[in-house]
Amino acid sequence: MTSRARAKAGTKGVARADREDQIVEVATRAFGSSGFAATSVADIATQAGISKPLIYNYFGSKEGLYAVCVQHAAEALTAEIERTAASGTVGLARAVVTLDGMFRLLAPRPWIWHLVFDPTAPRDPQTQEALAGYEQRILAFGTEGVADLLRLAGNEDPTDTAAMRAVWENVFRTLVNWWLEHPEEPPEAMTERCVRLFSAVFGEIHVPDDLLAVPAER
Amino acid sequence: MTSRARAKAGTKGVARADREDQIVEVATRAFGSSGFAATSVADIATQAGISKPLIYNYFGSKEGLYAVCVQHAAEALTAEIERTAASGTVGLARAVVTLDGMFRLLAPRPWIWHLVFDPTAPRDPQTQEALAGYEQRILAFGTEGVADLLRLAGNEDPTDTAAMRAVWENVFRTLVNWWLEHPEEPPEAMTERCVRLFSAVFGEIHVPDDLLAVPAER
DNA sequence: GCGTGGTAACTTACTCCGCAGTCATATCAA
DNA sequence: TTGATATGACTGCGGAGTAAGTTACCACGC
Repeated sequence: MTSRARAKAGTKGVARADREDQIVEVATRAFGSSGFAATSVADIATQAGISKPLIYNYFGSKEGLYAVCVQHAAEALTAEIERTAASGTVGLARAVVTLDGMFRLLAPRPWIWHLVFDPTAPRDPQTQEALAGYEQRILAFGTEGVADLLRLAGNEDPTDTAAMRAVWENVFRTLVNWWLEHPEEPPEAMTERCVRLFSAVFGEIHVPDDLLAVPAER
Repeated sequence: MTSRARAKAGTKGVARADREDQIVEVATRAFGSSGFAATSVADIATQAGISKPLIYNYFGSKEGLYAVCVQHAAEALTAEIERTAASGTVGLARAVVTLDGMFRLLAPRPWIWHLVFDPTAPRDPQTQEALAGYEQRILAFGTEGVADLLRLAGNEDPTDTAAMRAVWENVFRTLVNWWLEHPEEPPEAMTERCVRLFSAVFGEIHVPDDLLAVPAER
């Protein structure tokens, strides 16, 4: 399977790196589905078929484990945003392309989304650091478009721009959340829905088909 | 002060009804500021200057107390929505009037907002029931406008409408949340900001001044 | 006026439980 | 023997909930 061909000699069971991967996978699912606060380390151990102390051996604390999970998840999301950003589209078309990428990325493991936005997550520096890259990236991503929109309307107020950015970010999140709550909807259908909704508000938009079907890496 | 003039004879301290009001007020603030999960009954008791068992005598459980708090908060919000709904405006003007009413209502006690939308709230039927009225009301309030907007764009798809409604609801919530995170902003200024933001997206809108200055009851 | 019983208001000092975190120990490959 | 993987059985703590008692006030009979 994924075993790292005897990474370290002298072992009984599974090599540490493999075990860590397995624990992170199980924990990510648990944290993402139930939230940090409502998930116990014992639960995760049971679901992974191992014992609690092993988790503490490898990750130090519940927060440490969570930080690693968030790190992985945030990296996946950030990579996806970078990827679609490279397509060179701007404005609403870019938003649609980004959403489309998100839907495809999240389809096989939807829980990582709620992991990153868990309101019960600890506020220790470890976790914050793991999130920093993603936050910064998604922030920059939205800011330009919003500023353009307001400038077009003759509004250059920086506070207005900040508020509008918050609104836009939550529109993005709401569309993803709505989709996650409707598991029967395939990613492509949701992307088309987003195009229709944006069109209703902002007028007809066009997104080149070839930007949407790009298979997500990994 | 507010004492109910010896409601029941043969008592020592504060009359039950008064004490209940006091506890609910303290608890609402605590739950709203820190969230349900992070607030302990002992904390509330200490802040209210009483002992824990008294709370259990009067409210039965932590959930019971929370349900009463939510009930009160949801009633206040619902009443405010009903009030502005009665102004007879439609579309974006109505949205602005409703937001304006919210800002004024929340200014003196901003914590009740997060109480109603607490993600760590228990999911027992008691609490759900307390929220039902508000949910239904705010739902109905948004649906019409959203459906109108989509119909204008030639879109009658009911699922599109549902998704758009979710988006709109979150725009509303985001504007309130953004304002709550900027306590220096007076309600009137935030209302004007909302008008500017809506105008930038949907074109110029006009809201009659006399609908905004209406003092909130109570 | 003055016991005396009834009852509401209120508290101290617990129990119980779940969960984060730890220690001592077992097993096995090199 | 060493060192890595792994665990059973613990401790400690914080918070929900409770049992049992105490205090003050009132209504009543005398």
